[in-house]
Amino acid sequence: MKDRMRIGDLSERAGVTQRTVRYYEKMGLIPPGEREGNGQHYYTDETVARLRKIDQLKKLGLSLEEIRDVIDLYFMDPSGVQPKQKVLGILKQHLAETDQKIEGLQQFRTDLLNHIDRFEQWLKDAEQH
Amino acid sequence: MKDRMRIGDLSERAGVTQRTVRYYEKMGLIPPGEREGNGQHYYTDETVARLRKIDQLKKLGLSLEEIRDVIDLYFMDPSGVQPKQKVLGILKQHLAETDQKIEGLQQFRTDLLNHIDRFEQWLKDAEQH
DNA sequence: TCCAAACATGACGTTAACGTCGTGTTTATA
DNA sequence: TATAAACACGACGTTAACGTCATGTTTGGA
Repeated sequence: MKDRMRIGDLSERAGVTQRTVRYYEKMGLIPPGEREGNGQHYYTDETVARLRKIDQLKKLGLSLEEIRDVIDLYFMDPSGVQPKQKVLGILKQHLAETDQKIEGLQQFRTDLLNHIDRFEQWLKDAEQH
Repeated sequence: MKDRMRIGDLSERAGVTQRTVRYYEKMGLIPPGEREGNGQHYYTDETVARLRKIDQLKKLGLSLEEIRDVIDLYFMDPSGVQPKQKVLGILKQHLAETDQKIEGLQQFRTDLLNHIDRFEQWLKDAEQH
């Protein structure tokens, strides 16, 4: 529950490298946090959450550019957003895409099971002399 | 139903570029098909099917290297394979990975639904004056 | 206060999956 | 048979998403 950590702490908690943090910062995926004149950057728990969210989205196959376009939706309360309907639209579109991907994977899974069955069947047949 | 096409025909049917065909050929994803001394490569309908399968697998997030390790499984009958147990192992490992991905996606889906709910709730509350 | 550990920044390197170009050969059609 | 279209092959280019130095500054504990 720290609310003022530096990059080492942050990257360790989020499970990414410092290089990645700096890269995302430059790419606009996480907000910058500099302090006065010393040059060091300070981050909060929300940054950890953002990094984890980014990781999730990456695993879904989104590029960093795509993520940058939607990441903010996950970190603002609805009362602060002006074009709420638009945001809702994007979220629903993401839901549809996710369902598509799940369906594709399940189809793939079925294919895999069929192949496994075929192999096991062959092994069993060959086994009984 | 051609069984002897050249690269132009092949790439058009499979919906990939000629460069991609040559790249996959060099990477061992599709079998080479040269003819005598003329230098030109000839392909069959199966190559079209392979290219389409590769595209499917790519959309699931598999790398070309991962695909190369499994693509043959879709295009040979089990009776022709020597190390059947090994192949079975690979298939089962892919099954496990697929299950992992599906689980991740479903978690993400749940998150999405929660966010959507929050937005819709807010809109409904704001609506009644 | 001193000094090792942590941080900042710039620059060059790396991998995957192709794109693009140049040049030379093969095929197919008028 | 001539010649444009298709093909082969090598080589260099490109983008994303970082990794890996190198070098200089800041922090925090003995």
